[in-house]
Amino acid sequence: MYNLESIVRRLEEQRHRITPPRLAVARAVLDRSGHFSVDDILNQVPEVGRATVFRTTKLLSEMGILCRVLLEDGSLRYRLSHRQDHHHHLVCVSCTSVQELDACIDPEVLDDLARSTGYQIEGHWLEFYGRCDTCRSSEA
Amino acid sequence: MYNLESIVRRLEEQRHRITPPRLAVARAVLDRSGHFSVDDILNQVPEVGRATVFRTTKLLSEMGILCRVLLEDGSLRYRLSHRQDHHHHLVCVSCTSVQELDACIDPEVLDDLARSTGYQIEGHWLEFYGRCDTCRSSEA
DNA sequence: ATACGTGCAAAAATTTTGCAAAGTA
DNA sequence: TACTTTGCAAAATTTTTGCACGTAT
Repeated sequence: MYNLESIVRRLEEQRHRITPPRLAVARAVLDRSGHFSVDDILNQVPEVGRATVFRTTKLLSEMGILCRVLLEDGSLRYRLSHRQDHHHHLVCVSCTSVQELDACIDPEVLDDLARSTGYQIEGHWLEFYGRCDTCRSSEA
Repeated sequence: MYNLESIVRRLEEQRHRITPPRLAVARAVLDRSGHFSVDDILNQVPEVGRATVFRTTKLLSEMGILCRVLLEDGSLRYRLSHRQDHHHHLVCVSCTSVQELDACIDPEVLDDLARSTGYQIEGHWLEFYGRCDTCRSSEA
């Protein structure tokens, strides 16, 4: 689980400067439990310039602190990531909460796919959509 | 496999008018074997207005003649779809060719996911990326 | 001094909207 | 006549770029 100190540590480790705009963006993303757009952050830190927010979210994303979440309509969001390795998401379509998943495509399925298509498989996108327990209960 | 006549037939069936701009866009998408952006079509049919190309691709997409393809970087493209039901894609990252796949997420995996997360699973995105046989050969 | 990081404003890229004109049932 | 479709231009959205000015090393 990230907190401000651990993000600062990661920035230092990777020789990136600790600056007020970066701290402000870091605080803003830590505030959020689900996914968000750059615009959400822009509104949350109006004291930071537009370009800087874009640059900082991109930086945090490249560092693996943020990851991209694909929504059902095809739009991309960011999310604070608690794991750096390859993983998938289960996104609640009602609130914005996201679960990071261990499950991945079965390697055997990938082999079959390669065999049957002649493609060399190099990657995939996989995201699940649903309704979380809390949202289901509150709608009942 | 679509051709111009079958698209025209579908338009008629659904009470949409057959107009020169729609025919032009239909011809343009039939020309393409892989995925494309609206901008690609815009360039291909400069005689058709910008808004009309957007409206027409959206219409063809809603009719199931085009489907959306998600690229590895998260951008969305269109593609002439040969099947109307739920399916996934295998996209060549080198050329733009796309295979439509029969394979889908194992229902048992969905059940497990629902059980372990408490989510009611309602949908998913799944796209594969790789290098097609032709591109692999030509790069060797 | 040299690198890096920032804000600002402008530019670019992409998609939508309003509307008057033209076409079709 | 009433409804659909179009083109155009303007607007809106979202992201990138250039650059002068600071700030840290």
